[in-house]
Amino acid sequence: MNAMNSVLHSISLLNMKRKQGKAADLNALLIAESFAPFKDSLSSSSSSSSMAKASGLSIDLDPVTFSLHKPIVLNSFPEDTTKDNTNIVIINKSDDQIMFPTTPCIMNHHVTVATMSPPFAVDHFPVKLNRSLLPSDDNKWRVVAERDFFAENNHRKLIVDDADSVHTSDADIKGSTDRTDLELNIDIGLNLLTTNTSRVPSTVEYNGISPAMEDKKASVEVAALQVKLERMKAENQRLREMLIQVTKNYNTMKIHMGSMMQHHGGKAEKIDEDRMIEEKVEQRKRKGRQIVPRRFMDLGLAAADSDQPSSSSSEGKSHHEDSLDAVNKVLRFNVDQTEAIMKNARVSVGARSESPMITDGCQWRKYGQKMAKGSPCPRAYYRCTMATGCPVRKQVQRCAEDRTMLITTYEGNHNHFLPPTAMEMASTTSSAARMLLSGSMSSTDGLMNSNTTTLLRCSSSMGTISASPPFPTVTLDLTQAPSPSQFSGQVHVPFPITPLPHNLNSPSTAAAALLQQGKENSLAYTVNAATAAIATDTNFTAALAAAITTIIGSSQSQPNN
DNA sequence: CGCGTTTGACCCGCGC
DNA sequence: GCGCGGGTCAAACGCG
Repeated sequence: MNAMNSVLHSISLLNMKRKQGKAADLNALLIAESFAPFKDSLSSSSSSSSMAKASGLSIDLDPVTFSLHKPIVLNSFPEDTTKDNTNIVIINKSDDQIMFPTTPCIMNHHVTVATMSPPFAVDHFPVKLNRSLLPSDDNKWRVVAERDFFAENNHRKLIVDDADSVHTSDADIKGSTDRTDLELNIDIGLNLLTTNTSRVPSTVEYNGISPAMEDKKASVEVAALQVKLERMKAENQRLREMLIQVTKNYNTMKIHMGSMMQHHGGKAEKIDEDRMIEEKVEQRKRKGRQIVPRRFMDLGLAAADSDQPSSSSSEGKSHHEDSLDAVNKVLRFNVDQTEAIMKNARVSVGARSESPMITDGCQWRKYGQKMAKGSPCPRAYYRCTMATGCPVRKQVQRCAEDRTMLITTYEGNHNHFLPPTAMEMASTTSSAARMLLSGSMSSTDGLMNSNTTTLLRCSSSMGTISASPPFPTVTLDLTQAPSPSQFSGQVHVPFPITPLPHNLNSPSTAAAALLQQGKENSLAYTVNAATAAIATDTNFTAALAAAITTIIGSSQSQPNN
């Protein structure tokens, strides 16, 4: 009966939302989809669909596309986008554009939503674009990203959103029920919106409000308040974690800065140090590359693993000074290495395309072509001609195993301003590089204690290319980096999810182009949206988090590593 | 005629 | 030192 009431109220709510324009449509979509489990029991099951259509949406009550087990609970704050960055990501299948409505999405169990701020902001949990769930034979608006808000700890398990009416603090949270209790106490099927302008007859209106109903209403309000408290608690927790991270970064930077001030005073000194580092690198190479990969190594481990015996540097110094020296040495080494790596990092972009070259916004001149060993497909060499002396080159080769896969490998940094379209590509690839590097920095024992075995799924030059990924990826190939280690890595970075350009003849971002080229392949949309967002985000911390996720996933798939 | 592409020669690093 | 393979150069070529 609760479920039935909820449906009826949802219908009335839908009527209300219908008059609120497009923003409300998105909620209406969710409402309408929530009807599906009950449509068999509803005498007017088609009414919900027709109503939705009347509001500008075509809604197919396909039970496959969602897994809503309880009646959805909605709020009525469609215009307020500031409370929560949760937004619905939908695809209009007629033109495959991914949209980022700004309407907050009020979610319940397993409602399909994505939580991405427009256009590419990083949220704090992974979102999986699950286009595979979509029926392929219709042409309707669909919610394509799914997240189970009840599957994670401490993150937005909230349903009711009317935080404006509640002012509380952490102190208020004390004594409130814990999360589990809270979830159990909330009756999702209750009519939380009975105060709204529902004109649909309900059992309440027929029978009048009984004391029992008043109690129920009160308990609902209590539950709502508790939910709000819980939400604020989660937000506090999140902010606390951010603060910790920022503090950590600040301390690291402080040490780094001190190291720079101390050791990078003069240019000549810098050159000498570079030479020393290069010699060190060569020495390690000559040792047969048996040194454990230590790029961005953990400070403690690094100090312990210093090539030079501690006695040689610590004579006459206190233990503290010695430690500082070691730390500074390691940091300096890492910084130089990082610069060298970033200069030498090569980024491979794979895309399915019939055209001989992907459009990435830059101008290229072909200067050579060779048959690569082991591949029937020739490799073409291009040079950036947007500015004289631009060192950026790229290689284009078709994948031997999948001729539709076009692999483009970029190398070098542009010495000129890039058009906005090319800029996005550049930021994507550089973000990818940072992701990998930061991942190696942040990962600890799993990476640091491994031996010469490569730590991630490695790419050896073009070897990765033949892997023929099913969707556009960015592959970092750091094997060219002058590193003492064998470290190399691969990070799959789906491109920024942007509305695709309508004019395909105009220069477009590689991301958009690749997505466009990947249109035929629905898998192109089954990218990890969180990673995609991070790929376009300059926030180092966020990128770091994603890299860790990537590496953890990779490590788990390779237990030996 | 200018510009971009093609293609064989050349250079360089690496392994044996 | 030699061979191999990747990368680059530059003259020849083709197209608009």
